[in-house]
Amino acid sequence: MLIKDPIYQQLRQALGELILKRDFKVGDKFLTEREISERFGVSRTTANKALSSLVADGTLEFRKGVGTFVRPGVLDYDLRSLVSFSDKARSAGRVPKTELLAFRRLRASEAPDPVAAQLGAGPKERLFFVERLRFADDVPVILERRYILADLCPRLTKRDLEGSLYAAWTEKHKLAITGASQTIRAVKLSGSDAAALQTKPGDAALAVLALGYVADGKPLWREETLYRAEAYEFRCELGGLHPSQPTMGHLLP
Amino acid sequence: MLIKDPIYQQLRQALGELILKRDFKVGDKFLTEREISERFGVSRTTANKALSSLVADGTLEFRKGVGTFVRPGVLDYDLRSLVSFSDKARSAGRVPKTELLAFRRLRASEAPDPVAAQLGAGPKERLFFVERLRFADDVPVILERRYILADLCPRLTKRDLEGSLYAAWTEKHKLAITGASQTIRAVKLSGSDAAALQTKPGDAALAVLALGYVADGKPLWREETLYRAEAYEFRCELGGLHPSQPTMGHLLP
DNA sequence: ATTAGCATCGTGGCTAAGCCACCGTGCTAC
DNA sequence: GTAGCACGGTGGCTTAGCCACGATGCTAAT
Repeated sequence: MLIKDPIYQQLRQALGELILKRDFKVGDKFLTEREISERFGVSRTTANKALSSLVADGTLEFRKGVGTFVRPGVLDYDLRSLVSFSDKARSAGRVPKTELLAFRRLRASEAPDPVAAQLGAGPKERLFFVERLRFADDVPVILERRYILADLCPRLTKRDLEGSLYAAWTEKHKLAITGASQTIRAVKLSGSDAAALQTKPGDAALAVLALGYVADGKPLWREETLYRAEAYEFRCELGGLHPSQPTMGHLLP
Repeated sequence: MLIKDPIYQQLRQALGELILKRDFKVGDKFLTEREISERFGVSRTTANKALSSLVADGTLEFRKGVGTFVRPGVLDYDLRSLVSFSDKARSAGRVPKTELLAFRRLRASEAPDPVAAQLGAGPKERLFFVERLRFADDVPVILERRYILADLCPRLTKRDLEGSLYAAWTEKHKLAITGASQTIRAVKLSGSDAAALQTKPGDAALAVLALGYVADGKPLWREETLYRAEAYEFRCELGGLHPSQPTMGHLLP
């Protein structure tokens, strides 16, 4: 980039990083306009402009006469529900259950082909492999297989994997999960996958390939997930002059 | 809303509507800060704040020393590619073809059950029904069935339907398409659908139920679309401190 | 006639200084 | 104990003004 960004965009970025780095947690009171103006050597107007833009995309929230606060935020919320099946199930009035099918360490070179490349891992890098089956009201709905860079969260335990991976990452390992990408396809279930999901081989299923990222766009995990066709759907909204909702999975009745 | 929005948010909304109403088209020079400040009776600072927020979500673009311009925009671009299969196919290096299987008028009461309700149509309201099969390099990839409120685009012709519906709506009928929602599921193809798509019954396919909206959130169309599993996928990005990309379909090689 | 260079003007970028409405807090007076 | 008030800090918004940038069109040199 030869062209220098305008000051308020640089400022916006700097402030955004303060939040990503968890210097300010969700719910915290953020810097005031007057503080920012002093600390960064800009005018209060510019501070306000940068803050406004963070308010606009839901990262912050203004409360007149009080201050600026860090919001749970689209980011946090959606990533949480991307990862947290249990929350989703409970809010749909279902009882979630997780069965851990496999949990082992391996080297990147031992993983299937595209895994190491997509995770940007050298052949000797350590990975976790986790395979979980997730139930809603005792019906198996999701079969998930996930490779995780072990160096980033060395203290993962079996216990973590029966609960929320998301919590283990954010709370135990202080990882700031900043993004994810999903690719959705339709597939016919193979015999073994169908058996795990208690349906027939050849039945249709949604296959989602997802990559999760921490700060700096560094990958943290890669997962391939199978969703039983009659039990799950993805929804997304486009357009309006408002930021669009990301695609989210929903449990079907 | 008892609580009055701050001025700059009201202003932002007002400006946004100018664009939605197509008072300013894509590529046009927008109002200058000084014009806005005069026309709306606000300060230039506030005008800038409102504009900045529209720049932030990609609706406008600043060019220093020149002015503010209406961008092709996430909105326009994504909705276009939601609707325009041909563009997508061509940019994937494939040759698109469209075969019109059916085109007829009917009353809302004659349509399948959820259609009228989702379109908000009374039983006597006129609808178009359009069924199209879309090819990439002479391979059938998409089977689409669409109900359209006829009152909003009475002059649709068979010719329009062999090309771009999107163009017929926006150019011929001056409709501003402002949003859409998609729901993605996996299904097994029925015999007749499989025949149309030249695959075997029971094969997996992506089924997308979509609703499209014009200004004021009024529905314009409802479509059910089947995508051949090996030929199509949907991708979406979450997170970052930037607005997330909506889910978009992609042709597979 | 063509073109290189320059002056001008309108644009957004940014600052400075200041008033206001709003909110929480803590004190005061009942 | 509590109702009420005064105060200080916050974001909301304005006014006034300078600056850098980019387009435009003129002017002067070729």
